[in-house]
Amino acid sequence: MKENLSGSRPKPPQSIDRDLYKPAYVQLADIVRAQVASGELRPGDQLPSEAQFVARYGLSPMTIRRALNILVDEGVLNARQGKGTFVRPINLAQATFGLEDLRSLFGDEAHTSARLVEARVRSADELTARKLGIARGGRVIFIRRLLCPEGRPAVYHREYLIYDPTRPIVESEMEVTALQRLFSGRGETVLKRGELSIETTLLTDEEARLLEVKLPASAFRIEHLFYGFDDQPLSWGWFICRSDRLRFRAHVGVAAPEPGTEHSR
Amino acid sequence: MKENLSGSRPKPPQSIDRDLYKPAYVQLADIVRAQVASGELRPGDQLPSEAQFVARYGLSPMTIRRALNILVDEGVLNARQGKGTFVRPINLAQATFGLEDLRSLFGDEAHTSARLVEARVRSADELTARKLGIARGGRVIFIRRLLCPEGRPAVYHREYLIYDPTRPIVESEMEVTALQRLFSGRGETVLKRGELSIETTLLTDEEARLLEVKLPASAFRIEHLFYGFDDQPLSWGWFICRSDRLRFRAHVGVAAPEPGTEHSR
DNA sequence: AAGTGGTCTAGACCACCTA
DNA sequence: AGGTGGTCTAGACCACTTT
Repeated sequence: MKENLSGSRPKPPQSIDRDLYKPAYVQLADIVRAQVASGELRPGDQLPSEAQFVARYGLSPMTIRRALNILVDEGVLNARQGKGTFVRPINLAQATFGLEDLRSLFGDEAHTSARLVEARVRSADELTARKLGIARGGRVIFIRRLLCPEGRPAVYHREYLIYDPTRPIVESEMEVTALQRLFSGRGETVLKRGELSIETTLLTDEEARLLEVKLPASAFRIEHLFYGFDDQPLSWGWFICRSDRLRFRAHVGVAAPEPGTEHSR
Repeated sequence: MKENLSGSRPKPPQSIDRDLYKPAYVQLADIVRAQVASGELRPGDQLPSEAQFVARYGLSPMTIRRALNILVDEGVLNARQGKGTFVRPINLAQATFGLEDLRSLFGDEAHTSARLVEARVRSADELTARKLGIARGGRVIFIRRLLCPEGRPAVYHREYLIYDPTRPIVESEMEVTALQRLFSGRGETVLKRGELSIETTLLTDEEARLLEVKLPASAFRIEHLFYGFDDQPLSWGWFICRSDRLRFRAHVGVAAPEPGTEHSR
């Protein structure tokens, strides 16, 4: 298997196509990335110097650097001033996991229904008060929702919002669309920043009933704490996610370049 | 509280210090990022055009663009050709979680001991064979380790390695240092790329015993599949991580700029 | 047409490393 | 001293959007 790559060709420099509307720096980054993916360049190998790249591809130094910088940002290369540019070994610590899966779970409003389990004003208990930076017993809006992509429950959301009559915007928070906006990035005007953390949890009786799971069962617990523009907490809560409907994925190293796949940037 | 910021000052342009050895583009990126963090610039706001930045800061267009590009990459800004550059609303989908915590759990060799629970050659069962792309019954090296930062068990690792007598390197895999190398990125020469996924799991009796946890208990299950330079699987396995020793964290939006903190890049 | 961001040039100068 | 990457310039030209 796999005899189409004769190991030691004299190196086909594979030049830049200036007509193609794909920026030269992207083309060059793709070329070098593919060389790493194919194994032509291996961890520890030193790349040609910028000057050599300039000569070989007929591009200006800035364009060369831009291409290589992309790969440095991606973690593929490692540039050290005065020494050279090298191929980085893979590193588990550089793996990053995103929330795309969670987004797709209820990002498309068409296939996801949501049930409001509860929404009322109550007074904050010890923990809630501490998280939101208010006095114990202060009034908060308590919301519980069940998110059901394709009709089957997958995520149970529990949230405490600062109750402030002068800020009527919070009412819109009760709608599920507020969550979808958070994921699609459209027009969030109240929240400046947020902190997220993922843990695992054993489902409680109620959670298992709502999520239609048999006990005992484990699940993700994604806690969130959102701050307003005054840097005061506005919202605290967590998502309980069935592990069989959600998974976090990441790659390390350069994945095989799929034919149809385009690189962004 | 918080009266030191009078809402509508005539804008202190806060210029670039050319003597400071901090690149101009970093300084400018920091300035704009701080404006977003402070709320001076809000989601949806349009930034000055590049030409205006050039005039205001006395930098060349390329330098301006470089600074703004950093913030675009960070997800802080949003540049659209022909329209302008805008402050992006926060977006949950852009949150990314890293493995730094896991790394620190056993990245520093000093405080982490490891116990080899088992290491032997056996024949692959159905699932293992499928994952590793070999025939069922093929020979694999089976390794089980217990990682104990500060003497207390936190992670249980179970791994299946292709057994290939022609490739004696795998023996070194049995040492715990092989794992630490994976995290520190030093000199991994066998593995080209890997795929990771995180799920939750209920601990089995044996896992609970090894990790010294009372049942029932939930935990993270981080599965890994590593490929060699021939793009064939080399190693498959998973980490079982006590949830109370490991947590995944992420931020969205621009976090408050801590005084001592330096931004990389 | 005028304004915006996007790409690219052909250098210059600097900081760092090795010899 | 000579090589390496890192920063920066002062423009040019292009593509897209709006008026």
